[in-house]
Amino acid sequence: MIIEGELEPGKRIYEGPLCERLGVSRTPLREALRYLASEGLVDLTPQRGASVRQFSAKDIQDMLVLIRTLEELAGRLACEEGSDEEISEVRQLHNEMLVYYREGNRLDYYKTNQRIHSAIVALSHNESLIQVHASLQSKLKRVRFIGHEGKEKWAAAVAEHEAMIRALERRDASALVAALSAHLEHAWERVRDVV
Amino acid sequence: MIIEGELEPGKRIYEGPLCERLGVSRTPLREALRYLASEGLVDLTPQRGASVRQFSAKDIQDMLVLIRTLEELAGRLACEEGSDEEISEVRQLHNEMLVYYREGNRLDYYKTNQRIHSAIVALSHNESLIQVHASLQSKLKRVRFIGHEGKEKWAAAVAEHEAMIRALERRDASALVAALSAHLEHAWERVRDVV
DNA sequence: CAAATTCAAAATGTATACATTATACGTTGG
DNA sequence: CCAACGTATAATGTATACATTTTGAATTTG
Repeated sequence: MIIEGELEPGKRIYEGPLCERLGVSRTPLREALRYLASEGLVDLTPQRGASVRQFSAKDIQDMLVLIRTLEELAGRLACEEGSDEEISEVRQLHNEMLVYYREGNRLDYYKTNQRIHSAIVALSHNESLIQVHASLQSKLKRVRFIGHEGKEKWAAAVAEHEAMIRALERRDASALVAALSAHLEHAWERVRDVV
Repeated sequence: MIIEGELEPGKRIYEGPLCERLGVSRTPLREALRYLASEGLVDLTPQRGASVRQFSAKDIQDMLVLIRTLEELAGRLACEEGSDEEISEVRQLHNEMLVYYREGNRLDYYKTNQRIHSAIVALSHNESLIQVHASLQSKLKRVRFIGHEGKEKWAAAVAEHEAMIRALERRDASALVAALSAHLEHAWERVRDVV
């Protein structure tokens, strides 16, 4: 609900109404809120309860800087650790994404895009890295989903992805890192205006 | 209690006894457990409750690889973003640590050591980076605390720290990154045997 | 004798009740 | 008329009670 914008950033999360909405009692809801607080999606203030975490432009930029570094590391590891089979699965996701691109299906394109990045990170076989990346990605989901790209930027993003996949298939770590790095550099330009 | 080893890795965490021990009811304890689960310190299995997360040697190594990359990023940012005052505070912590080293006070040495690394990361002024680093560091606390170094390795670690601080004071990013990187490379050698 | 089964004890998952604290509105005093 | 206060309402924080599931051991069965 936070990611999809149903709960607005900065707004308080009242337990009572949300319990009714979800059909559960306060106990499991509160446990979930504590979990989300640790994930960084909600703020907890003593005696005032939970509110939807609000990210400033600097927060977003900082997260993108961090996720870029994480994906660079993941890219290097992926070239070493990823199996041929795993790499071909990434290629398959990429082909799937191209279909959505040609159809102009932005939602499924976006979802597949995220899955590709997660899949590349998964190739690192570094569980901590995978977890931290997933946590960051979920926080960025909302803003990146809102950030709508123009036609030419979209085409550029697809080209960057193509370069990524090819570098991965050649297991060319420096090319992959460069492609990932450029891609996430541009990600900031794409969301800069909406935050 | 997890970090200090009072709760053994892999062992289940029974709510009842722990509630008595802490003097609280199950509700707030369970909320805390959900929080710790998100932090990665405990595992939650449906219908079986919580258990202390157990890290394999590969888990530890992967975390050290990740924390090394994070500190490298932090080091670069620290040289750009850190104020002179903040840097001098790090120097002060370093001097404090040297006293503990000369006294042979391992516990306080170790604590100050951690504070220095956190302080350098804080100089990045990147809140996400600070949080992720802190979370990882807390998971590694237990193993790194157990990892007891020999006299010569200890001396080497102190020398590495000295290099770090000097590079930071010169705002020499590449020197700082190299020093941090070497330091964390050796960290694995120091804990390798105990995991 | 081993394996499967049954049943009681105890654990987790959820709901509800109560205490405490914050909040908002109406009232009173300057 | 505005500000400050007090009270009522509603929120959060915690404890407890109840339902369901797991667990372990004794018993039964092949």
